[in-house]
Amino acid sequence: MASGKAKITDVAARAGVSIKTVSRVMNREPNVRADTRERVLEATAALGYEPNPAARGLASRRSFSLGLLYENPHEFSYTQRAFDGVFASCTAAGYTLLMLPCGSEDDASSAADSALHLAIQARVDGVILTAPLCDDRKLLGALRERDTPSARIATATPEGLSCTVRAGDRDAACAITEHLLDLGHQRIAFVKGDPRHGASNERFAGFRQGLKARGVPLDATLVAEGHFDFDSGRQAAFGLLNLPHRSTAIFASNDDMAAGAIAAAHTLGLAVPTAVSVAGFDDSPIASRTWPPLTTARQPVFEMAAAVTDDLIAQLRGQLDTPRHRLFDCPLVLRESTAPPAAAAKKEPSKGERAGAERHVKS
Amino acid sequence: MASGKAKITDVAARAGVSIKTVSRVMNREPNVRADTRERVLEATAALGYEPNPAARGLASRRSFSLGLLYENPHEFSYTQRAFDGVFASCTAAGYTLLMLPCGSEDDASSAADSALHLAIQARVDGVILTAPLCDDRKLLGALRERDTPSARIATATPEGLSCTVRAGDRDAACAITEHLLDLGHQRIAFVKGDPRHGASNERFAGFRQGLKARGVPLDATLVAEGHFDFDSGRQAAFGLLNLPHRSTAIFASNDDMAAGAIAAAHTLGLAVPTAVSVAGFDDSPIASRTWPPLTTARQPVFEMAAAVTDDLIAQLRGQLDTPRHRLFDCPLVLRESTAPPAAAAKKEPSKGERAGAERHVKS
DNA sequence: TAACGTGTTGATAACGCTGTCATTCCAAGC
DNA sequence: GCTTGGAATGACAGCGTTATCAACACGTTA
Repeated sequence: MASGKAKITDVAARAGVSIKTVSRVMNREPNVRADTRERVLEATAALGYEPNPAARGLASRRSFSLGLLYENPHEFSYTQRAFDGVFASCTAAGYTLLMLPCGSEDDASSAADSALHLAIQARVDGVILTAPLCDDRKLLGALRERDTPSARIATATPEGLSCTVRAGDRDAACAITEHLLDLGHQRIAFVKGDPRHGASNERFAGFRQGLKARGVPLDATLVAEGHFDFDSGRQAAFGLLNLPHRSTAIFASNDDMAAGAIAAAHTLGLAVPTAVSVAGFDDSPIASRTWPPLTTARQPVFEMAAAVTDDLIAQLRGQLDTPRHRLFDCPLVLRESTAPPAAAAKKEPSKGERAGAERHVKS
Repeated sequence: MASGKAKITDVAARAGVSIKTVSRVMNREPNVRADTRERVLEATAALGYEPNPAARGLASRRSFSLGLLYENPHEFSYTQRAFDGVFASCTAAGYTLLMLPCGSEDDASSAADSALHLAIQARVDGVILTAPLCDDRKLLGALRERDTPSARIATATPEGLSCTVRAGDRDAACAITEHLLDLGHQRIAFVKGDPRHGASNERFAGFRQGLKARGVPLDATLVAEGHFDFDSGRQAAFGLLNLPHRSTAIFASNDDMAAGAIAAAHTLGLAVPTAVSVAGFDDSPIASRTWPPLTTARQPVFEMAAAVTDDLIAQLRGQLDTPRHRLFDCPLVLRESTAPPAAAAKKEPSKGERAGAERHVKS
């Protein structure tokens, strides 16, 4: 219970062993007799011993810490959720986590540079990259050159020597599209995401796939550009909703943009979902905070981040021969922002009825 | 441009000086001739030298890193904003930042314990505490016992030997209250925040102060308990809006709860701000994403966090004799969620709408 | 009995830097 | 010229751990 001033020699003296044996116990190495281990553990507890990470790092040439690289997130809270997952795995494995934000969208090229510099300076054992950094060829090349192991979250290229994890964006986007079609929507607008993110292409591909499966032609005038942020979603929706022959539904490829679309609809006096249905993607916190709450697809960011971090640590420990590439499903979450188009369903449900009839797929 | 394998001896050899001189240059110590410094810098650049933080830490008995302690945030994104500010200051000063999340609300006592353990284990030079940890007497005592310098964000007790920063919660809450009164609202409901946060009391005090300044009596039935999260705000608002003689405005003491109040109003078929005005506090990202966007008070979290981190680093460097206690103003941000009360025609929601609402309230 | 292997333990040299203190340099003052 | 003192520099001993390899204990086999 003493304060953390004890060092390994103190523990060794108290336990009547050499410092090397203490080191063995602290590092869970094999070949230590059970009673010896016991005595050492008793001594560490009694002295409140905590190994000095700097000394460990210097002697072992490892830092026992990982870096989480990310750009200033467009999407509200995505990074926070990813962080939670990464942190959980790090803690469980005895690693510390360094946050390494990189320059924002202003200067994409230097983002990778600054990230790299931070990672090198901190001498992390490995880095975890989020989109869109995870597909930056220059950054990946530099990391490989320095033999810095990496893991990639939400990559467009699930291959190579780093472990990766991604969501089934295409299938889920297809499912959302089919949901809207099933409700009776014939004209569905789509708001694309930041083209630097691999997920953007996938989600758009899923949208097209959904239309195709139902034999509905893609109307290019109903496809708008966005950047995964609220404001671009709002702007895109304004454009779409002001179209002479506008769509009865908008599928924005993430929740933040969908929230922007809802705001745009409100501004134009169009009720959601009565006049226009809106669907998002991710099931981020904002999805349940808009009015009405968003129909979306749940991307299990925490689980994805935790899983890929586990993989990276396993790789660092040499417990993984070949890199692992994981794929997570994104289940549909039906909320109140989608409904049959007004024309098709002559009778509009009242707000009270809708609220009572809330369907929650979400766990 | 060589990869980061060079060590100080290589640099010293190339520059034709001793390793000590290289060390002096790297640490910006005085008493190095300009041309010597120049030669050393040339050598470090040529070799791509990066000092090894583990060796530095071991030799100097410092870690050059700070820990940011926080609980899983009730309020959406507050931590992210605080992190951005802390990180900016750390980077500028050459410190790295360790994130130290602590157990969530489930287990408040162990949160402090786990945080402390992480901080000790990582041997950080200092820690930054966010609310409500920053007022945990046990945690503060333990930190003092271990001589771990700390800085506190949004504390209720701006005193002691650690640097602190807080917002002018009371004044800003008073200003919001006066704004609502000025609009003509006579009956204003208030949703309190998590009582463990010092800001909760302050904001409530500001509310009372505003009423008192205008000679409006406080109606205790219009004060509801909340916990700074969306759902508690929604629940509280349902209760308040179902009151027989309900208020024409709701002042929720943060934005996330205000967003919940807006959702509740929508569910009950009450238009915001026509039927009921809603105000929040913080100007967090969600404040501009609700419909209508929220009238609120802007808490400059980034600036606060950066400032207190600067102070902590100054303290660590011995550049600060006495701890600094800063206070930041929270300017009023007027958006569309507040308006004069609908004079005479106060439309009651229909029975059907209420029925739907009640089902919704459950959960 | 001696030689051998296996499991366990310890002595000691790194690891790459900073702190301490001694030494050298050089301009200013006599 | 000689002294003086502060600025500039270097030699060297740690910092607290891990890695390497030697040593030892003990049961097994030749």
